[in-house]
Amino acid sequence: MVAEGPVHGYEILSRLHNMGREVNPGSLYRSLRMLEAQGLVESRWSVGGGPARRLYRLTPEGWSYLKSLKGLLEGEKVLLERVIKRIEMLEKRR
Amino acid sequence: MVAEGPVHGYEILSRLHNMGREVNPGSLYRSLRMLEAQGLVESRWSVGGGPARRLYRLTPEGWSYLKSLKGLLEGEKVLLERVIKRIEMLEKRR
DNA sequence: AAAGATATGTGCAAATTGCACATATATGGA
DNA sequence: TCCATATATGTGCAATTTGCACATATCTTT
Repeated sequence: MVAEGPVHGYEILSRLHNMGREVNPGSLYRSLRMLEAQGLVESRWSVGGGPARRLYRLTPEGWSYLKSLKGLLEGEKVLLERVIKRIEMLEKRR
Repeated sequence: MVAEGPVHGYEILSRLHNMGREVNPGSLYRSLRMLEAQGLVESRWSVGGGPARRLYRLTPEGWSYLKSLKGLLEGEKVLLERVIKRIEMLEKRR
């Protein structure tokens, strides 16, 4: 979501909520600050029209991390598929 | 692995090692005992020919849990695919 | 007899997570 | 005007989870 454009924590939270995924606010805000400390995202304050929001966007390092993350997720996907097939085999054989 | 037939912790550990996945022994042994406390697996001692091994197998409750787990993993797989596609879109658009 | 592989487990510190609360701004209604 | 509510970010602390180091025991090989 941060890669898609400037977003703030609360918006990420509500989007996740709309997707049926409940995330602990404290954990999310801390995660964003940790990503910032690692230099993967950067933030700026956006004031006016409600409480100030901290808008995040990806840094160049964040983009290269995202690329490596994609490879990692593809590996996980292959693993998941293997596990699912293994369960199917087991249920048939049982 | 427990569903595939009677196995003991150390064997699971070495199989995972051969698959390139390092798992902390203490964590694995504790996980197995926890699954047993939940009634999903059961164990018996196998003595003779080396140190005694605790052989695990699935209980009927374990089999129904495995079935529900399969559904859960399929959901995770769909989610993973969506995330991967989203990253691809972002990298093209960038 | 000693070393190493096999096998299971525990204690404790470190890391992570969840829950509850604190703070602040703007908006809408009584 | 005042109060409740939605928006928005964050912290402190307890509870949970994890990793690391060690303890224990058996059998095999040198």
